[in-house]
Amino acid sequence: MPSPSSSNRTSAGKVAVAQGLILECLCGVLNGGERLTEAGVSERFSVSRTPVREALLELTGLGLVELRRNCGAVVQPFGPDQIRDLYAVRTLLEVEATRLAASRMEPEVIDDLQEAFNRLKKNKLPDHQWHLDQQLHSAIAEASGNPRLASEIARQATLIQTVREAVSDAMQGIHTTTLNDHLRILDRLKARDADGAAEAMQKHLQQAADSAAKSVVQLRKQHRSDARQPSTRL
Amino acid sequence: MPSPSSSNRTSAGKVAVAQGLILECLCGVLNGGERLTEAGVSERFSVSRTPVREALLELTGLGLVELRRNCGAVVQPFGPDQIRDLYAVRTLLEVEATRLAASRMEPEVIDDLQEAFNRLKKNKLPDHQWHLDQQLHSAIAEASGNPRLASEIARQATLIQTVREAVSDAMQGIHTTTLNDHLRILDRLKARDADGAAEAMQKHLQQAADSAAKSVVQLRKQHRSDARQPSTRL
DNA sequence: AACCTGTATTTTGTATACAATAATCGAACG
DNA sequence: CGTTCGATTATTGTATACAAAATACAGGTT
Repeated sequence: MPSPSSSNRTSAGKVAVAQGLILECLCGVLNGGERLTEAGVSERFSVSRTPVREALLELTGLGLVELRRNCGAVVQPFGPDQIRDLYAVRTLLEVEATRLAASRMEPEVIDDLQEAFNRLKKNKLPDHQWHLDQQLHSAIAEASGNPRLASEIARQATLIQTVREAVSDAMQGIHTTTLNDHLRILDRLKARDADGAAEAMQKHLQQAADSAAKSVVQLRKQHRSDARQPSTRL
Repeated sequence: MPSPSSSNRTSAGKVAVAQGLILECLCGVLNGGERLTEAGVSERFSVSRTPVREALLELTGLGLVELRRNCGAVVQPFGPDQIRDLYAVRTLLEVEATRLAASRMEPEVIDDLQEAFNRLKKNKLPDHQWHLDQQLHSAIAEASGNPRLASEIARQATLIQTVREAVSDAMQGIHTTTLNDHLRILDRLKARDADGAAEAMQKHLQQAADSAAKSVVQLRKQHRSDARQPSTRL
């Protein structure tokens, strides 16, 4: 059964460079407008230029750097404001997907998710929570009936997930609130209430955006204090 | 004056491979589900594997292929239906951008565009038409105040532009209609009428989607007939 | 003194060689 | 005869070497 779908090995190479650079953008190590040379990145991460190039291409796709032919790559700013912008786009896409999914989503899928969330409500496992969150959003995107819309949502989610992993420590407080959000979305979907589901999704993502933006602020503060005390080691 | 912004040299290398593959996807030479090996593409385009890899990464970012670690790249279907899906996403993004731009766009920018379109109305130059079209959409995206939204719109536009270049012959009929669309959008923007501008943009893109989808159908038909008569040469 | 031009250096783009990983096929065993 | 384990093969991932392009600088000319 060849379905490895999401095999996020953080071993080394292209993906490590990409995640590292994303992290540096988030922490403020790389400020907007700065220019990256392939050789420089290559040396800092102790890999050859080939994976660096591919990582840079990936970051270009994610909108974190802009590379010009034969000129190099300039990093785009990526702080709390940009997180909000990112969530604004994500909200736009996911709200529409939710609206479309309301009339197309299979009842069984809804039931399965509801059951999973209810089961989670009893024995709280914050790790599975995040996984289920992704499953829900992914299922809604698929049920939109527009594969490209789903694909674009997945793209945004990829970036957001990387961000989330980076600030996982700081994002503990929001879990309980999002659980209720998810249940409400599922409830409205089950009722085939497109507007209600869309509104629920909208509010859910608005909260998520706030939380993520604050987390990034905290992450940057934390990183700056780490920089002053090199004893903590990076 | 170092501002080459859009230098679409079709010389050779990465960009040529990418455009070639996009064209093959459009024409139906590469059907969805098919698998591409780097070596195969490399040989067909007479380049090494390095630019092929980068082209494949770019196509991944555009959602035309999906590549799995150590497995190869499977091409996603890209026919008229997918064009419609693509335009649905684009519409979503641009309508929102238009709504946001209605209250933020600089009056001077609007006036300049209006003047340009009116000047175009007299002496019709279908080539400049397309350029102005892009300028308008780009200006609206910028005026949205959300750089990431603008960036995502630009991403969609990139793909659409490539498509448009491929089917440039078949897309002659729509120019006159879009001109009026653009003038109406600008009119509503000047009046700070967010809903009106958004609606105008929506209708405009709906027509564009229809036109593009039909063009792709025509392109595929044309390509099939070319294949039957190899005398025409590819 | 300002500007243009030619050269030198830096940086990206491409090609090739090698290593690692996954798919495939075959043989041995239950 | 079916299944599972292992070797082979093909394909991707990485490293290095080379070529092309662009920028920066210096020198000369107007």
